Amino acid sequence: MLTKEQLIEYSEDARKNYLDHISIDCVVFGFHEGQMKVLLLLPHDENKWLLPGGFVQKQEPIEMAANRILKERTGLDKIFLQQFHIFGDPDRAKFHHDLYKETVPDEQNWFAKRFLSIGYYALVDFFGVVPQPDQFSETCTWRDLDDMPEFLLDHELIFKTALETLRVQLSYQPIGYNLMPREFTMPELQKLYETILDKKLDRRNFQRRILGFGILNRAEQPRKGGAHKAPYLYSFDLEKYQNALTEGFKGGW
Amino acid sequence: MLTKEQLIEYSEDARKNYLDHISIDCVVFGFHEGQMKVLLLLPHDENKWLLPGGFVQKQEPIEMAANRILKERTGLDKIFLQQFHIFGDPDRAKFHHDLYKETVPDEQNWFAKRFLSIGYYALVDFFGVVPQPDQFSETCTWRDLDDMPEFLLDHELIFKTALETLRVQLSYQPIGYNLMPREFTMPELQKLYETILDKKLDRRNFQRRILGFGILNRAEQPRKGGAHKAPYLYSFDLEKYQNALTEGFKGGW
DNA sequence: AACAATGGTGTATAAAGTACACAATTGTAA
DNA sequence: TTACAATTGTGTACTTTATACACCATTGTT
Repeated sequence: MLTKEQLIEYSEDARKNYLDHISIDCVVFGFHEGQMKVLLLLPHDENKWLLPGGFVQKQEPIEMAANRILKERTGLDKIFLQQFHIFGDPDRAKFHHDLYKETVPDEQNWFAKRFLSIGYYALVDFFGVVPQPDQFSETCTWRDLDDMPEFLLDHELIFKTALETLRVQLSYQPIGYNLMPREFTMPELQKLYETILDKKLDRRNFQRRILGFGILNRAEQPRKGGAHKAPYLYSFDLEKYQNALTEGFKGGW
Repeated sequence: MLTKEQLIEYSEDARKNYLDHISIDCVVFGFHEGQMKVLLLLPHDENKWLLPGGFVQKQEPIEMAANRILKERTGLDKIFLQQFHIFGDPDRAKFHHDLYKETVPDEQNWFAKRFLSIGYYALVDFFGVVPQPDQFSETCTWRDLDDMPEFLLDHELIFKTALETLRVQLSYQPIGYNLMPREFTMPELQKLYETILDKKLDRRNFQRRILGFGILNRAEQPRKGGAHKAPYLYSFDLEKYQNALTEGFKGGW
């Protein structure tokens, strides 16, 4: 919890630098050990969580603001970002409004007002991320998609909307370049799809379909060393991948 | 063009009532005589056009704001509205900023600042609309989709993004209930799809596919009176239609 | 050497999408 | 009244895509 003085100082700065009434919240997806992960923050003295977020500087494009915010939380630059919704319920920030109302008058509390939050989701390389809490938070860490904690504010709604959007996007655009390591096996990629869609896919049909998109290159040598039969390694053909992003696929899983 | 006094008065009111930095712009689609139409405003003393838009009241949910704005321009209530993007380029409002800068100082001009605009698109019954210009506009009128005029600000981008979104939506959701009259013929509905997608569809395959969705009821009696063979009349089965909206279709056209 | 676990590949069937042709109705022009 | 053009209704063959399913190959373990 911030002291009264810290909050007032932050509020003064914010008023100078940021657009009023606008915030950004990001749902950052990563993939590791066959598990979909989401980057979350645990505020000081709280047991409910928040999505990484921030505000838009007065002369900053919103996409750039989202990038800046995520760079602060992850260390990553040039993140794959997708704006997906704006959340504008007047009561959505009730938590922040109530939190300090005894100690700091509303006029001096940047958080004690209505914010519209622009939702972005991001797909990032799990290993590239160095989670970094902000000044309001105790920890910043990955949480498993199938073991999400309770959220503050309306961040559960934002998270769920992002996941739905990602699922829809999966049906008409390729996904994976930002989430998989450079080289990966077909079963590993399939696991990603199964995790996002939360259902089993047929191994053989999955392979045929994915390869049919023509966005993968197969390495000469299979992966060695593991137990069992050595699987082939694949990597994304970036040019064709980008093209498929623009053109879009057809059909759904 | 407003007088200096009018602008200053409007600005004072706006500052009191509306959220800073937030605007809403709407792309209103209608369908009439086989033509897709978009509702546009021509500002006073201008030859370029604007989308109907407005601002969000301090304690108003944004969806309600969009409804209120469209009710003022169309007379319609309970419009089918879909939020599709937020436009946040810092320079997007340069036109409004420059327009009055000689006569009214920026601090007193509500428009002379940065706005983020929330884009909504609407599908409405052409005959239900009574276009009503706002105080800044000379006229409010339908324009043909294939004969769009030049736009002010970034409204061409907003319009084009809306159209793209509508096309994508067409592939996985039913469209038409809000745009067609209660009863219509299959060729009429096909024309709507062809207009939105801007391509010809096969008459027989279209019919099979649409009927396959199971969201249409066929009337007992064909339409009489016209030249040529009397076509059957169809209407949407509202329950199944709503269901399809929630569930979504598969595949693309 | 047999086995369990994993990965690669092919084939048969069902469903969906596409291309295409002919018959029926109605007003109009000869 | 009759031939014709325009429009609508319907069916069928073919192609592509999706789905279900089985067998073999490789590798470490027992």
